[in-house]
Amino acid sequence: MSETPEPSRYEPAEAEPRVFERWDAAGVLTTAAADPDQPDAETFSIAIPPPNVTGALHMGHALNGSIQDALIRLNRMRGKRVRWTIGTDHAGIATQTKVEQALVEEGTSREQVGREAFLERTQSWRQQYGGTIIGQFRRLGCSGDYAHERFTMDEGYVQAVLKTFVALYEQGLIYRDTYLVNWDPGSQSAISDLEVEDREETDTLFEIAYPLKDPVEGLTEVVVATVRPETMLGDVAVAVNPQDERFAKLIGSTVVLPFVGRELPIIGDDYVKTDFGTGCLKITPAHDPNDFEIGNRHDFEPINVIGEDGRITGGFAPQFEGLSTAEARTAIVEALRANGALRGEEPYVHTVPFSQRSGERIEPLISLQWFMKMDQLAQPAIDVVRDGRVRIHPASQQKRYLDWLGEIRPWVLSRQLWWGHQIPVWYRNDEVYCGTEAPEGEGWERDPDVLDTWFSSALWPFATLGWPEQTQDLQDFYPTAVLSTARDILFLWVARMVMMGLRFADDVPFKDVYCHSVIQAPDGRRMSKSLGTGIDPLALIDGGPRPEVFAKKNKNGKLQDPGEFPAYGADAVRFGLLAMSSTQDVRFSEEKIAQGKQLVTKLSNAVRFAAGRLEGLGLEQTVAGVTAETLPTRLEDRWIVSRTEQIARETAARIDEFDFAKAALGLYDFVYGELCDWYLELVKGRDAQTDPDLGRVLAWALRRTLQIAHPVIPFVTEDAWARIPGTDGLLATSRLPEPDDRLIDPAAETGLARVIDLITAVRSWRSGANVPPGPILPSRLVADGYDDEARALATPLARITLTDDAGDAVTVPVPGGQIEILAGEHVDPEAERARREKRRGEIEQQIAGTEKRLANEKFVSRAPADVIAAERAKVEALREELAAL
RNA sequence: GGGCGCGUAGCUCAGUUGGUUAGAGCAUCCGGUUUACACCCGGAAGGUCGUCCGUUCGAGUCGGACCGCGCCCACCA
Repeated sequence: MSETPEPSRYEPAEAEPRVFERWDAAGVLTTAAADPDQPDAETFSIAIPPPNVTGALHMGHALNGSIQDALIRLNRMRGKRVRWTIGTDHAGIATQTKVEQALVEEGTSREQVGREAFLERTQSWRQQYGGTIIGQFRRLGCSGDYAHERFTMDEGYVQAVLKTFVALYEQGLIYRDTYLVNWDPGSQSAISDLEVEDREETDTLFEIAYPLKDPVEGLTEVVVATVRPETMLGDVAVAVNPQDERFAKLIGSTVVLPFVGRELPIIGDDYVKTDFGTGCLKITPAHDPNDFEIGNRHDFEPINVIGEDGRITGGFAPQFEGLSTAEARTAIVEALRANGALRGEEPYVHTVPFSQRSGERIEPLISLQWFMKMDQLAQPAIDVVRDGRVRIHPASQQKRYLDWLGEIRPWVLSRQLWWGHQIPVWYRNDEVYCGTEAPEGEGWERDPDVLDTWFSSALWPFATLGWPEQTQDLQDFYPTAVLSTARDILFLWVARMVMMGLRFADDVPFKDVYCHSVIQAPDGRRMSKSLGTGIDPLALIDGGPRPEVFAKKNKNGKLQDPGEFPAYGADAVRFGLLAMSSTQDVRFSEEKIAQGKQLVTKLSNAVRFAAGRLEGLGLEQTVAGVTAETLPTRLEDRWIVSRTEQIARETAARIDEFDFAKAALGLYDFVYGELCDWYLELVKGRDAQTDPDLGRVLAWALRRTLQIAHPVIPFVTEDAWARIPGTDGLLATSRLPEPDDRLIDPAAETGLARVIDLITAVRSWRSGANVPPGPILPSRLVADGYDDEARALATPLARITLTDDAGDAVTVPVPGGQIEILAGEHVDPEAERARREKRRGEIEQQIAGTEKRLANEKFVSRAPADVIAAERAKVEALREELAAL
């Protein structure tokens, strides 16, 4: 019998999944088919930075998802065909490490299960986490194209990788070479420069004597300084600076390497600092990047003494053979000490390379690897940014990009891993074959290594659209519009996409790169699981434990028990993340999320209010809307039309310019500060049943507001959209009207601003004079610029009634004059004397200050005329107010 | 060592091309309301804009130095 009552409060936990279902059922989450009638319709596409399939999403993904979805939704409502490619990255080392850990916990290992079984295991891991990640994007409300989900190792993608590798090989840009690489003993693989991070370490700087073969001018030895004595077995020379008076004379002489007996020439090289260490540098090309360079300059063959297992090798000193580098260091130092060759040791703080992946100390060593030559690829990537075909925001990141590309070095492509794209090269004795398929014939063996993950990521914008096939998708959606990303992968990923896009897809991969904030924990540290500073976005959306660093403070500034996050809902989380974002790093602020929740509730309530007013009205009222031809006549109606039109433009422009914080906060200000606090309050006295404009203006203003808020808070707006009587269809696919200048009404804006000022002045006076807000006070309005309509609008909210009655009164200044509130039960002019005197003092001070400025000849002669005029007008106004007091 | 950025109310942040009374949200304080909303409404208080020097009629805004903090890049053993 009874209808289900509308829930008294909007509940995101209930509404959001329901709304998402509607989008899904209506096909919003799949790229719309091309309209045959509009074959040239504009398109707008984004390729999501594919998250690693190593775990769940974090705050950065949630922020980036909110950003991209805002852009996608805005452009969808503009009538463009949008494509937001969703997908995940296989993330070579990262994923392999996780799976290996899991195997170890099960008491087995990668080696024990073998390559094939390991890959199967990793595939199922990927299925599981990939699914989780996609589910999280859906929960956040991301309107991506889930039907075309991609993975960097799916079938089509493999073809793209093979094709690009083979092409680059044939063009001579990919080559195999023996070179010094960053060896990560943890993952047992070479890694690129970008995967290395420097950490400060305290080591010991040892000084070691190398005897001269033949004494020179009484010298019998040189003393070298090193923090890595274990590498000395691979020394090929000792270098001194040719300008160094102490040692220049030794250049050309020979020293004998302890333990090994190798004769090492003393060479001169400018690289050696005369004021550091001992001034003598041992040269170990196989295990130090500097020494490698110096060795090359002087034509020395590197001598490998540390193997890929991190143990001493080479057989130069049997007593150390097979020791780990750490053991070897101890043993060598002890042996040197014993035979008196250790001349000094002191603590030494310096930066040391570590693997970002395994956390182990990098072992530089000579290794046979695949490399990619970068300079030819880099130049076009530099050019397109220089000439603006790719715009990087903010501009400071553009400088980083250009600087890095300007000094680019070869890229180590091969990884000694199993999880990834296996290198498409086969060997048979001295023969090498590179191709997309195995060569004909017997005896070929495929290179066991895989490619750096970022090689496949670099193809993402076009490989996800079907390349190397010339698909319709590729034609329609490449280049993509925007790449939104954290700036820490600007080199690792962004620059490489530009290079590969230009090389293989004949165009830039995206027109704009937006580098968003990194969200830090409230204490300024990185958000990270291991530090306990991370938050699962779902814990904010659906409620969950609040980590300790996010505990709120009580009045005394002490931390409270962290407790749980309330279920803020996806809209609130999106709003909050966008509101706190900027072009630089920001601290996470739960208050901003809470602010989003308030906006969501407020909007929902406003729509309930409007729906109540619109109940029972015909379509000519509820859907007629407002156009330039049908502008309403009343002041507050013209005002809200003008303001709504304005905020709609501003918000869209801010999203277009990637100023998401201003877009979000601007919406909040509008909804609270204009729509609800003023417009809805101003129209409460009107009856939509008899008032010809109210219904259509109210419905129009709310629909426009919901539309423009939709990119930021899609769920509540979609839900509310359906609750406005007369609504048809989904908000998500509704069409944004073109901006129309004729809806902007400056006269209405200033006229209503006066009304607001008047009401605010009276309220403020009341509060200060301890007059209760309720009673209606008879008052005289002695001011210019208030017509009958303005007066009628102001009086109910100011809770005054206008009269011409004479009598004692309290004077309150308002724009254009004053309002005189008659003495009465609540109003005692005598009690106002002190307030009046205080105000008089303030005004006099201001007049004095301004007049002093105007008396300053330099000011009057040099300041622009309008500034001076404004000053004069100010004095005038202040004098008027003073006279009225 | 080089580069970039930050320091504004108790907290998190806005502050256009310099224009004279520096804003918002949250928190605080005061006062209300129960047919849109207590996840509410109205009002108030709160800042020597990190420090110093300079440019200017005028500096939160421009320049310099310094202090504090963060990030990125870098091959001093």
